[in-house]
Amino acid sequence: MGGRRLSRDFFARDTLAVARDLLGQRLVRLERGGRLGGLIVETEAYAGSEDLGCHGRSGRTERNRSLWEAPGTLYVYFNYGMHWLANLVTERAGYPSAVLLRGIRPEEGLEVIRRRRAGRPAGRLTDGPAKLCQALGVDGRLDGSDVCGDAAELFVEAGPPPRDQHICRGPRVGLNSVPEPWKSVPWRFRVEPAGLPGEGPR
DNA sequence: AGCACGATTAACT
DNA sequence: GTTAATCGTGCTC
Repeated sequence: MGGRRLSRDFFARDTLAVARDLLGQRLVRLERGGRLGGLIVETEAYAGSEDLGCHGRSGRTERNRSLWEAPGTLYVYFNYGMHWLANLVTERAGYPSAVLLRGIRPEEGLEVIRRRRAGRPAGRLTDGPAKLCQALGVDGRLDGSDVCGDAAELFVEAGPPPRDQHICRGPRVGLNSVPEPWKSVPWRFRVEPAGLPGEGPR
């Protein structure tokens, strides 16, 4: 089991291209040898210190240091006092850019995922950046880890690429106090349910 | 040492 | 559509 892992070269590209191309790829979390995960269906690009929506805007701090690491580094941070959010670092070391993982369609480890998201309906298991972290057991312990390394506990495998026709773009979410144009640039990417093989529309 | 804020979610009306 | 929950971080005093 397990397909081809995405290499560091995949992440060492323009952040918007990585955000777009991550759609349809398979996010995998290894836990005690077991696999949890699913196909990536929503992402957002955060591109460098000039992007005033990006955590890299005000320089390097203890919290965001992973954002400056090599492409393929995992940047996980805590938000709103209760949620973990996971990003994949892009471009090059020393340049603060990453793609926020905002949604997956669960495929593996459904029993664990359902348990961690107990009480939520089937379509609401991993349809948000904090929800997917909770479902996959991702928290600050994984911050700074390398998704391209042999020992990675979280990584990305090649999955079925969606057609352009099934991809929507729009403004990033939750940047209420960010100035224009950064607040409105269409750097959020999402696949329509019909755009991936399997279950079909939901 | 104190404080305002946030790349969210779930439960409301 | 609105709002409370909740707390680490980073900035100000």
